[in-house]
Amino acid sequence: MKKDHAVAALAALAQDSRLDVFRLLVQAGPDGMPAGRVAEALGLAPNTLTFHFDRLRDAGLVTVRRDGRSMIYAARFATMNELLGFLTENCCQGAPEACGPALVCKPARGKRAKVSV
Amino acid sequence: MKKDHAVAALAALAQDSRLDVFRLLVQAGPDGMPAGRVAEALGLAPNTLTFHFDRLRDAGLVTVRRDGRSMIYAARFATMNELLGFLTENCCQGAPEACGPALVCKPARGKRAKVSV
DNA sequence: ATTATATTTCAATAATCGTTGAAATATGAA
DNA sequence: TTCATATTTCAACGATTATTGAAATATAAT
Repeated sequence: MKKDHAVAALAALAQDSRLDVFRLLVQAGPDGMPAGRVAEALGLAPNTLTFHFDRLRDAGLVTVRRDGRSMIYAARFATMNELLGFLTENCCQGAPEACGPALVCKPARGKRAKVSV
Repeated sequence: MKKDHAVAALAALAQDSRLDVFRLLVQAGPDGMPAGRVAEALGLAPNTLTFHFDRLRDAGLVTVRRDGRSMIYAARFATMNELLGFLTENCCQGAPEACGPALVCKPARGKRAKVSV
């Protein structure tokens, strides 16, 4: 994942309503759910919701497909995983164990940086 | 982690310079590095950098301590892990394996939701 | 005490963002 | 075709945000 994409994804998630929407879709799973049910679950106006879906979609965090007159939105788990990986990439100079009791910390890709003594 | 805190942390990371700063600190590890070296590494004006550090600090993503006339900033790995956990919490109705080939997906805490057939 | 270094504070400005309301589009039902 | 449902588009407004420049503070060196 490139940095620009990561910033876009983080910006998409960094908003009250959108974080709610995304987490709801994460919990809904790969089949997603119709826009209307999201609006109802979160108490959002339909046009406001469209605005937020657009941001999430531009960031590659959700997909849409049409089903009848409903639009079904679903979380893109692959993008989320890339984002999490990007944040923890090459942590602690490639030595995750040096990051303390941190649970998620992705080592460097390919080369592993030297650990200073 | 509460939702407000998650939004704050995501907003703190959702900016070009700040994402650079945070990742640099993640890579630097628990000992952190002085503000001056961050400024130099990323080509940021010192006052701009202070502004960004404040945001990261308010979000609990970094800590500061003084060493002589330098301020040493370090990533807070615990907060980052809480954030990652928050995003993936209760994914796919508590059945992470249903999320497809997703690598990071945290099951529900306590109760596990029923999986519809 | 004076000077240099490291960083922060403050005010101002330009740019971006979220919500709203009204109207448009697309699909399905009668 | 006409009506109802589901969602999107567009323009406008107020609020928030990032960057800048100049000045202030804190520590260290002479």
